[in-house]
Order: sequence, then C-alpha cells, then structure tokens
Amino acid sequence: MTTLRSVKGMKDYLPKEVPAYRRIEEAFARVMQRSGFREMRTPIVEPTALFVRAIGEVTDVVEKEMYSFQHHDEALTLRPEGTAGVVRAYLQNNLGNDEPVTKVFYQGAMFRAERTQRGRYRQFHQLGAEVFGDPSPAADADLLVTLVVFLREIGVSSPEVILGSIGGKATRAAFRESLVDFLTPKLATMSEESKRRILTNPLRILDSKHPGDRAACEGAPSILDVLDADDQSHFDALRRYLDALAVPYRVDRGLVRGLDYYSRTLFEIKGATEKLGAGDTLLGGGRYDGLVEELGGRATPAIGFAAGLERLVIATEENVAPPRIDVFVASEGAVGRALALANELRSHGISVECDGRGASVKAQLRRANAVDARFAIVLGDREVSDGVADLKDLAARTSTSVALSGMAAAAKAGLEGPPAAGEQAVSS
RNA sequence: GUGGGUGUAGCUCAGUGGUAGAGCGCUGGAUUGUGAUUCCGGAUGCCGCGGGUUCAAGCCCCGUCACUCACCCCA
Repeated sequence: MTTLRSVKGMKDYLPKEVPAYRRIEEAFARVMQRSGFREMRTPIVEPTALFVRAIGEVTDVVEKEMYSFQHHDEALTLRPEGTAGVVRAYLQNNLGNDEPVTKVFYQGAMFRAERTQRGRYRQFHQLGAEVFGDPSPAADADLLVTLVVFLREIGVSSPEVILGSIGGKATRAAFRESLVDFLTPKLATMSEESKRRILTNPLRILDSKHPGDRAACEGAPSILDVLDADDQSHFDALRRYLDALAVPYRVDRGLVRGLDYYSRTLFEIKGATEKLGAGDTLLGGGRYDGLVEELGGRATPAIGFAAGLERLVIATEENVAPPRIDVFVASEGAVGRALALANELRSHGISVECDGRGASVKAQLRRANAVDARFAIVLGDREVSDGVADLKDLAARTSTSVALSGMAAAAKAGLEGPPAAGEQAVSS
C-alpha cells in the first residue's frame, strides 16, 4: 500500500521542533513592537497579477517558482513573498491616510516551487516588516539596528550585515548598459544562464557563484560608483548612522537582489554558514520607493525586509530550552482521584501530565522522566485513604510527604524555589 | 531545470553473491507500589519500490521514487 506523503518541499513541524519556531516568532513580535511596528496579516492567496506587477515579469520567482492556479475566472497564486500583499493591503485599506508613517510586521507561510535544499523549502515561513512613508536614511538605519537586535536576542552567532545600494531607476538603467558593455567581451567563459541573463537581467550576474561568471565579474564596474548625488548622500548618511549606532556592516559593491522593486538601500544579513551551507542568507531587504506608486497608490517611499524562519531556527537550534512539565501524576488504581488532583493543580497554573493508562508505577515514572517533569506524585488507593502523598523531586531524587489538600501550595513552592542540586539550569 | 551522494529496526549506522546485524531507544523482569545506574529477558525489518542477471541478490545491472548536497535562484 502506498502511504500518502507530504508534498515535496513541504514539511511537518513536529512537537519537538515547534518550540524553536515559537521562540523566534515571539522574540520577533516583541522586538518589532518595541520598535513601533504593529502586526498585520494578509491572505496567503492573492491575484497572480499582484506578484507579476510587484516582483517583475522577468524574475525567476515569477517566471518559474510560483504556485499559480485558475479558480473559475480568477488567476490566483500562493504568495511567494510578503511585501506585495502588504503593499496591496496598505493601498486597499488607505492606511496611508491615517498617519504619515505606517510601520507593520508580519509572519506567515510563503510558497516557491524551487528545488529543495537545506534551509530552503517550497512552503516556508517568513518574518518581515515594512515601513511606509519615511524616505530618510534614518528609517533604514533604525530598521537595520532593530534587526540586529532581534538576531542577537535569538542568539544568531556572528550576524554579518552586508550593505549596498542600487540607486534609483535612472541610475540603474545607465549602470545596466555599462555593465553589459563590460561583460559582453567575456561572454565565452560565462555560464549558460548568464549568457541568457545578460539580455534579460544583467545585474544578477554580479552575484553568480559560477567560477566563470566570477572571473568575468572581476573588475566589473560597481553601481556604487555611479550613484547620483541624492542616492549617494542617502547611502553616506545611512553609513554614518550605522557607525554611530555601532552596527557592524560590510559594503558589498556587487550586491543585487532578485526582485525588481528595490531602489537605493539594499541589505542582507548572513550567519551560521557552517550550519546552513549555501542558503546562509538569514534575511534580506531594502528600500522600494517606487513600488507603492507602481501598484496604483500615490508615490510613497518604503523600506522592508524578510527573514527565513526555517533558517533562523537552523542557525539557533542549540538555544532552545526543551519544554518541561511541572508535575507528573502517576496513578495506581485511583485514576479518578488522580485526574481530580491533576486538574486541581492545573487550576493553580501548574502544568500537569496525568497517567491513567494503568501501567506499572515503574513505567509511569519512567515516562515522568521522559517528559522531563520537575515533580512526580504517585497517587494510589493508599494515598487516597491516608490523604497524604509523596511529592518527588525527580532531579534531586528527594521526596517529601505532603497532605493532598496542601499539594498545590507545596508544588508551587517547590517550582518557585531554587533548582534542586544536580539539575541543569535552563536559561531563558 | 542541471549535476553529485544516500536509501537496511523508531533513531544512528555495520553488512565480502550463500541463514539480516550492532549501539541507542522501546518493552518485561530482578524490586508482587517508586524514575537516572546495574543485571537478565523480549518485540520491532516486503533491506525504498519495480524489473533483470544468477542455482542463489541487502550486495551486480536497468528503471523509478524519496531524501540530501551543490548549481540556478532565494529567506
């Protein structure tokens, strides 16, 4: 019999791994709110046209990675990224009329039909944020410093901020021509993809990993050298702010991005390369001053970013404290009383696992260890008739006799007390 | 989409064409009601799937699927 399997590239998030995801999601919400962002949620399904217009027709995402389908007379797509939907919602709900600056963050599933790899899935999750209405380099710097704080808070080892600029539309068009002029003589040694890309999207060649492409890009012109005066002063100011904030960064003269909507500031943060291999970009983003207007709104400067949740989890796995149960109630005969005791403790905010399987006390206590319970209580007919049971500290291997009526108070006191000797201290 | 690697017990993996294994985990007992340790016992396998070669295939050949790494691209 052929058992049903999950769709390729779409994984199950099992109970033992979910805490690692939750920890990061919660830290993200906390840090973003602290910086004045508010959460918003948008649909997973959007009109296909939204992504084509926002991301760009000749990008790889739109050309071959979207999950698109026809539903009756609508052309729909599972969102491959978050910015387009947020911009659409910003316009549709006239959020720009409520306030001059709108700062939002979001988290959710995204879909791209790519070949899978470590840290790269077809259904994956992004944490992202957008700032609308603030054209200043201060907005860029404030977003970046917030992100660095976030990454530090979740324990990313040595995040590497990479900074670039691709100027405005006119600058980019001019640069594109000079880059094509530079690369065309070297076409012979370049990859097949790049030979095609020189016509469609030549900037992308700059971050190719193909050895021939890299050699060809040696000494290529950098867009940083042809920025116009406004782009240049924006970039310079951003760097001054980052320096003042003590945010370390590296300028990459060849940094480009796959989506068409970016302008001026571009950034990426890498980290934990040893764990992530080729997919070590934890987070990427930049300014997209033209997109809101492109999608039919009034001209509104904006900047945003998106981080890959799965990658953040891989990068910080070792920081997750395993979930614990406070009290494990083992039963011997008196299952009904065990349930009652368990629920009484729960009503005091104590997490309780109650074992009513009828297994041996030994097997039940083994399970108490397996769920990493702090305390265990064996409740049998004897305890019920005596009105007294042992509260066992599993780590310390000690045991105190406690009246059932005072069990909740005793357990609470034990949980709030210092960890027993020999117990591994769990950092938050 | 292109190119490599790997598929054997729940997990990590040995296995020279000739009777499928180890460690860990799970489970029962030693202790008739007390968990980490120790000792003794037990269960778990269409060896990914389908063909082929052979007296004989986990092992060789072909195909296929899955996983994985890199490229492409990206978070």
